[in-house]
Amino acid sequence: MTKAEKTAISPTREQDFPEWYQQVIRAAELAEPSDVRGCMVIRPWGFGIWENMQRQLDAMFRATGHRNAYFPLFIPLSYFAKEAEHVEGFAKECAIVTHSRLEVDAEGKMKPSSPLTEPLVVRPTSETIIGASYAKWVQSYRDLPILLNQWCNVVRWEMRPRLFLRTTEFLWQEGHTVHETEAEAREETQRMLGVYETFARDHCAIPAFAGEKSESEKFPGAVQTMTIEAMVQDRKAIQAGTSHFLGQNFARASGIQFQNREGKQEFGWTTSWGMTTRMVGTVVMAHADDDGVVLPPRIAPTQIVILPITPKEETRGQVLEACDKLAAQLRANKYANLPLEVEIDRRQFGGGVRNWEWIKKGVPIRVELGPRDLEKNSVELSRRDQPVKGKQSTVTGEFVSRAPEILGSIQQNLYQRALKFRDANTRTIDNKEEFYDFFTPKNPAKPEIHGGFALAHWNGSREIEDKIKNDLKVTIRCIPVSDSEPGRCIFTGQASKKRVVWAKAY
RNA sequence: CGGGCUGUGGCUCAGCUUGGUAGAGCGCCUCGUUCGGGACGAGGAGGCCGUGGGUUCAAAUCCCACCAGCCCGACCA
Repeated sequence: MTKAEKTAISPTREQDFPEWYQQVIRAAELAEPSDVRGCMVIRPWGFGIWENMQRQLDAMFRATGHRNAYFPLFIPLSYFAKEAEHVEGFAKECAIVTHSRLEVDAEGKMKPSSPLTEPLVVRPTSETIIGASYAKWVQSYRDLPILLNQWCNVVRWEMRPRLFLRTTEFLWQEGHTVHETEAEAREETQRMLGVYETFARDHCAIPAFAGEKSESEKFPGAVQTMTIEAMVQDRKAIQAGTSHFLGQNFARASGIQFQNREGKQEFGWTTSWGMTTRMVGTVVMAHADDDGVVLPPRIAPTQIVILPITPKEETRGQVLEACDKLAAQLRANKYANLPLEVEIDRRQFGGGVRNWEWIKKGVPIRVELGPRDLEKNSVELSRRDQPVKGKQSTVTGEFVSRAPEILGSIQQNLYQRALKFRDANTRTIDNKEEFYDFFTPKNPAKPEIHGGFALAHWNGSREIEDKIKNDLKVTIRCIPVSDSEPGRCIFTGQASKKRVVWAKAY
């Protein structure tokens, strides 16, 4: 660049949010579109974030009694077809394997051959194939509960892919459990919802509304779907994790039956719950600014980057040595019970190019260490949650001992900022006109960032949901778990048990 | 999957109307001066113009088909 730009990312969030999002992902080298339609390449920095999420969530699953296992990628069509509502929900987005060989034809082109007797569906989710195993494993109430999770990829043939938010293939975890009683299964559903809410809040610094999906938004085949809904910076909602109470629907379809304490045959009560790589996109949209990604320290692949400043050849050795020493001291420290993730960037670039790369990547703390600092025994410290030009001279020893505390403060600050943003854009609405006004952009041709979450009463009917979706593209994101007083539906005047969360959504 | 727009070095795009053998800026490489907030100079590499067919002496440019991407709908974690 010949001229310094005002912001590292253009357009800005205000100018064009969807385009800004794409540019941030690219500038930070999180991921890029691949040659395969709808599929993305997750680059090391993006995958590092996912690996941290994975490791931390996995520990939470273990702590709640779950173990990991792995089930096949391919699901026989007949398995998949066992649960009618389930099939209907996924039918339109399945990839199906129909052949087992490639042959070269007369023109030299590759063609599939050897048709399979039974086509295989590439898993869009694994209820049915896991159910088949569970049916074999469960005979007595003594075999229950089964509490398993798998980390894997799934395929849903989506029509409009967006990096991380909606891709044809994505990575996730899916937990699948079987219980002896309805109460236990319902309890499990709530427990895992709680895990997701905690994870989003404490690890990703994202406040979320936890609640129940309406009938029209729930998982195909579920009795009840619970969700956590986060707000991102264009004030839209995004589903960041789900937990389903499946009743006996899938147990009946898969034949998961056991002899209960009374000696009678009974179907198991199952749950399933998942969180996906979409969370990486959610973190970007929730925290990133016009200079790039801003990462919560707990999920940052690198928490502190050390930038050696080596203007003169004669001091370079000394500076690098000091950087190594600093890195070693920092790594001996812990934040959130894990050693600090520290990296030294030794590349010799002119100007601030190197610095800006790390700003765009969102590393929480940048530390410059040069000859002048060496003399003063200090470092220049920059926090990504503060304006990018800010720099603070700190005595090295003090920085080393305070680093975990600073990371904690950044983590907290990001959460508080996100919470404040969400609360500022969440409105309690008690009449239809205000509701319509809230969700109508001033410039329909190129809608500005508008709306947010509306907490409003609703009569519980599908008709109203459909009408609002049709009129405003607004849907019920969830029926919150938290209490609220009864009232009157703002669209019909009919009785309403509690306020529900309305928003435009990803 | 329906409607609209777009495919030209890594990125953003000009050239296409009026066919004549490919350009700019940024990025990249080399050398030098620089380096504590997106540096400067000089030199250099890199494109069968999305794919396939057609028209023509000649196609990035005209015609047809297909593929991909973006936006708007429907669908979704």
